[in-house]
Amino acid sequence: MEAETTDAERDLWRTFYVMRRQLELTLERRLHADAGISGADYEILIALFSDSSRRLRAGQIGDIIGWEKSRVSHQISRMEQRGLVKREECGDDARGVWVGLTPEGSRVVLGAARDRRDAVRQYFFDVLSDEEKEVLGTISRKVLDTINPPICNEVSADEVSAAV
Amino acid sequence: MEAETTDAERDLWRTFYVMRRQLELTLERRLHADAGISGADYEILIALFSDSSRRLRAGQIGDIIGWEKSRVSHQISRMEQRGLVKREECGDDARGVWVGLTPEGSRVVLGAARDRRDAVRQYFFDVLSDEEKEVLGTISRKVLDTINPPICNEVSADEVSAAV
DNA sequence: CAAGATTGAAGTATCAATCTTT
DNA sequence: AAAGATTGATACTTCAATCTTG
Repeated sequence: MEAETTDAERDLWRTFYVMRRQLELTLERRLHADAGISGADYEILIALFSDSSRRLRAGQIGDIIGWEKSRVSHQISRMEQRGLVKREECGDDARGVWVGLTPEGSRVVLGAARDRRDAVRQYFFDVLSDEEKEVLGTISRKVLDTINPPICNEVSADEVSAAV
Repeated sequence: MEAETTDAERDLWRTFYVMRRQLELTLERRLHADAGISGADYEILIALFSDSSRRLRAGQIGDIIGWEKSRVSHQISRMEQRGLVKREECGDDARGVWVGLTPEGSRVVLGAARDRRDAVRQYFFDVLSDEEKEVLGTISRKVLDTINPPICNEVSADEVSAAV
């Protein structure tokens, strides 16, 4: 007595899969065209910008956007090369470093955020009815709860909240 | 008179974003744990398996799963090294090559497909009501139509249909 | 030794250049 | 020249090893 996957379900999964993929692709392309940065750059910049002091410890960045520390480090190095962020020594704890926005980084993140907001509105919010938005919220939470049961703790929703 | 993004919308976007990310991560991890392959491997294997002759031209693979030809070529080379697929000369058109499943590739794809089907059922189908499934289908199609207007032709839904 | 972070190597993705056949 | 595909260079991601400070 095993549950069978229906044709309708297969179609739904396929459509949902293609939608996710195309949405991601499109958002990345717009960001690159309008702000000259990648999705990875954007996540870092937004995380820094969302902090009131415009700077974070390297480890915090990883926690916020759900990356491994080595990935954060490599990414920061590349962005530092391009003048978007800068590393600073950490007085409190000499093991750590602060990562902060440069003036150029601040300029770029503002344009990028505007671009992202417009894109999400255009492709997403403007297309959906209120009821659809509500149902999608319910669906997302249900799936997340199923994937992330209390037992195992992966990246939580809050940790990624800065990456709008 | 510009449309404002509400707090509820920001929450929805964030939740939806995290759900997409976690779902993708979880599916990849299961695939790796259960079948020993990556998501990229899986897309290639399923595309080949879905064809009645169990083989495709390199270019067809790219069209089906929406990859650039160079990515397909590199990926095929790595999978050939691991004995999952094999290249064969193409009689019809000496410029092209056939890519086919090896016996090992066939064995692996069967296990992987079972794993993927179970995972999608567990995290997705089993969690959603019929109404929610219906609404999600509508949402996905709406977003896709907005992203992919008749004007520009990117990867179409059909082209990715093999990548279940 | 544990915590915070960087480094180097191996695997993967993307872009442009190339090669062969049509 | 265009089509089908591969190659090489560069960029990004992941993993394990390392280094320094607590």
